[in-house]
Amino acid sequence: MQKVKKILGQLKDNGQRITTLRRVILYIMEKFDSPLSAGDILSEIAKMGLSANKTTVYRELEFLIKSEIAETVQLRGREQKYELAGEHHHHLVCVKCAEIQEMPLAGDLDETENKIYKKFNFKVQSHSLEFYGLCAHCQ
Amino acid sequence: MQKVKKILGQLKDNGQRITTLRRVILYIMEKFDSPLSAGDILSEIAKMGLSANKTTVYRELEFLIKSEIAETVQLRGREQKYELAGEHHHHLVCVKCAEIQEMPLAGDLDETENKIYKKFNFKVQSHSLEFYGLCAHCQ
DNA sequence: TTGACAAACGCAACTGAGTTGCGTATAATA
DNA sequence: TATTATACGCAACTCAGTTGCGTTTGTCAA
Repeated sequence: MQKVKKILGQLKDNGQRITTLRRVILYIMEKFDSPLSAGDILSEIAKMGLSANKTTVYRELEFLIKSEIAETVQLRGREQKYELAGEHHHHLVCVKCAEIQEMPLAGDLDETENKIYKKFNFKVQSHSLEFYGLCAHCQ
Repeated sequence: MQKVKKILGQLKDNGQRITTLRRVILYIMEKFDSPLSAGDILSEIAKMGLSANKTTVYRELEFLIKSEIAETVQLRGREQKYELAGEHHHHLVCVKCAEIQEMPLAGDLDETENKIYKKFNFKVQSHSLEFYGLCAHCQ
């Protein structure tokens, strides 16, 4: 809850509203600490005995991204996933049980991005790196 | 057309049918040499004065993937993209004009994958690495 | 060359994630 | 506690991709 508290403080300072749903979604995102889809969030809300409309959840996620509190994660499959913003990291996605682990770093991509600029004259702004395979349990 | 010819030979050897649409889709994929969506392929077919049903295109793409002739590419956005299988590479995606360039390598990810196995006991099978930014024209 | 048959195809209807418009409810402030 | 911008719910929609089913066609053997 440390992260959520800080975020709520920030929101208050910026004159943004703290609604029940906003609080709950942030709580869920911190609790799981893993990329969640809008559907995942909706079912977590339901599990908590609360209710919310999917439109509202999508709009809340949009708000959190615009406020740079959350980020989108593009994994295989049709669903967009979302996680709280923080240290840049990558994901280890188990192809069997679908569990997702975070991984802090993957070699020196900054250097690679420099090379890309020199060689292709392409100015990298961001990248997406995900690893797919078998987690410890599923091997 | 060299690649397509080879693929058609392989298909014939495996006792697979060579239909008009199969030929045309392979031709389009080789011509563009860049990840295309099912929609892209459908409009290219239309531009050629031919017609095809989207179901058939999706089923053909499924067939090509199962036969390891094509591969899916997961980029930002809702559409799945497809390209002919070949040397492993990554993509440089321009966020302004949406142009996609191929890039052969990005440092030594094999080494990173070894590290991941040692540190996380996660057995990497594949990865996805895409760079987003501004291409030479759009800077 | 033709007939048989599995593979490929088209159509229509569906699914499911995400979006839009609009009227209502509510958190923050005065 | 009255005001008002922001958040919310509902219903209807969009759009990529899928399913079921009946028809067509490429291939091969006769």
